[in-house]
Amino acid sequence: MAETESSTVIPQDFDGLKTIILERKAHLPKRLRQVAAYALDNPDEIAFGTAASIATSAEVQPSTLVRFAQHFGFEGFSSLQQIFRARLRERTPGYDERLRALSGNDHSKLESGSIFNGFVAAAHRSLDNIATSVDPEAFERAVNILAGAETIYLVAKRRSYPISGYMAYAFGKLKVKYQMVGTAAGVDDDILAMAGPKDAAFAVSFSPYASESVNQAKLLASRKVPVVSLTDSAFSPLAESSKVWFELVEADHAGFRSLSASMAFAMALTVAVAEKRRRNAPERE
Amino acid sequence: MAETESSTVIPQDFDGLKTIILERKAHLPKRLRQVAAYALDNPDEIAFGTAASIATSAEVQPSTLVRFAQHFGFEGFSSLQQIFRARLRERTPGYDERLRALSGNDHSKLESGSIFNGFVAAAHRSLDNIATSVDPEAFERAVNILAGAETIYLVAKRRSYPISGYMAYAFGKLKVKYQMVGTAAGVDDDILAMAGPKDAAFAVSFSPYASESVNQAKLLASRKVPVVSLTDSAFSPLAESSKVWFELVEADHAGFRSLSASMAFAMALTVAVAEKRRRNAPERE
DNA sequence: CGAAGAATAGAATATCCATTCCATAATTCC
DNA sequence: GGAATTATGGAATGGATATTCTATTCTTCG
Repeated sequence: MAETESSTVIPQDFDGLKTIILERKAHLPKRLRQVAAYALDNPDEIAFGTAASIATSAEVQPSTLVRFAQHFGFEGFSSLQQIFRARLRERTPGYDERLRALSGNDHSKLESGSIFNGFVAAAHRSLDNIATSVDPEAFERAVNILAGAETIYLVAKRRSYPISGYMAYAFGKLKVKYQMVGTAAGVDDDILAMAGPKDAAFAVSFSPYASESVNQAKLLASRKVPVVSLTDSAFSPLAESSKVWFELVEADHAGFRSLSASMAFAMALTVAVAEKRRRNAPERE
Repeated sequence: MAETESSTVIPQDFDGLKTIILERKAHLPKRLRQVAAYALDNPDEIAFGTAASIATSAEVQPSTLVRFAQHFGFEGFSSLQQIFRARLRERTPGYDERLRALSGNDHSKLESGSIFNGFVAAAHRSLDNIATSVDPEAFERAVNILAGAETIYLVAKRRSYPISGYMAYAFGKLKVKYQMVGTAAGVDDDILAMAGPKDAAFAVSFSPYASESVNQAKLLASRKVPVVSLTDSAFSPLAESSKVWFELVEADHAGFRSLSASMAFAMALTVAVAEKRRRNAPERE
């Protein structure tokens, strides 16, 4: 019986697969090497072709394709093919192309066009930033804190409000218990009074910081509620009340800061929390 | 005998197909229109799925897909599918760098990392789309309509709510008179009753369309209030009530659609409207 | 209102597909 | 050099696929 899985894991994306193929290529049997070469040279063919058509074109037997896939830990050829298809789905164009698309469109010719282009470009810049400015381990810690919470309190005002607004919508869909803070004036303190160490909070505030949000975060921290926060400066008053905090500087156009990076961050956090809960929770049925 | 080929030619590429579908959209039978909408909104699904899986997801019978394909002159579903696959094949190369940049960061090593990367990538993709999918002249027209309005009514529910939420914040800062619709239940109709031809409305709704938003847009249109709308399909029920409408398909990760493009669009629209007003208004001091 | 026609749903079918299996060939290792 | 192991080719198979066909429902138009 051949050990297909042995020590290594099954690659989940194209890059991972490519790496492993290149690693093992040297000591691969003849026909399998042939397939390896063909696959890396003609990824599109693998994505769309059938086992029979690919086999013909790569001058091997269909069964060789199956064996190839199994050699790398996949169940069969079909599951290997998924990787190649996902690659096409998620393919992103390069940066210069992106810029060309922007300046090449007709927008620049019209009055409002430069405003439009400006905001799209700002959003792109923000997103480019986010990958380097968010520490993966901090993200992981934040996910753990929120996933372990009974109720998640969402603190945000003004410009940050749409972000927690989205999270509220998504948490609702995902059946995660949450509570918005800052909707109607006055009742906030009553809501916060119910928060305890078993819960957690997520606060968003960018400069100029809404003093209400800062105070509410402080209050929560003093009541031993772990706070995760998203802000735009290391000196943010939110930081001191937070167990984990993220600094996220949005690019701006004409003085209006983008929200794209914060939104992407919020979505990722929301889904990651729900995903973690799903995994931790025992099956119910 | 059905004349499938009749006068028109069979589309050879995706753009041609899209054009023809949009042309005939109006006088297409119910189920076929349903397929048309699904196909243009989820081209990747058509490219990769099987007739059965697509049929399920579009909520039609597999045979409907075949009829749809034949209706546009193709031999069967499979040959139609080729068009959708070619679209992916011919997408400009240069894919490598961006993907490597993302998967090369430390995020990919951690559990939640791929979620994070996924959302950033989806946001990027969305923004890439926006440049080509928004018609500059339509944008200009939309700006004119909204800039000329006395009060701007913002209609949005659920997932779209954060977008109008941001616009409300920004309009407030920019001293543009606006009115949110859809906050508390019940009072909406009273608010809408005040809208007249001198005003304008901006409605946002993505599928599955909130019927409330659709009805409110209809109501506004019937009261001669010009409506500008943002939606994700050429078949959106919002389109018919709108003077100007924009189709904006957001990329998604793990089924959660990005909001980046819509946000960038909303910001651009908001600022462009304010800018136009500033120019038109006579100096006050 | 009622008939003629088109559109649809759903089962039936013939085709094609990935996979498995096994006999044979090629390597490897002693 | 010969036995043990691994790789390969090619046919067999069972499952899934796109497509066709027909009874039924929905439209259209007189």
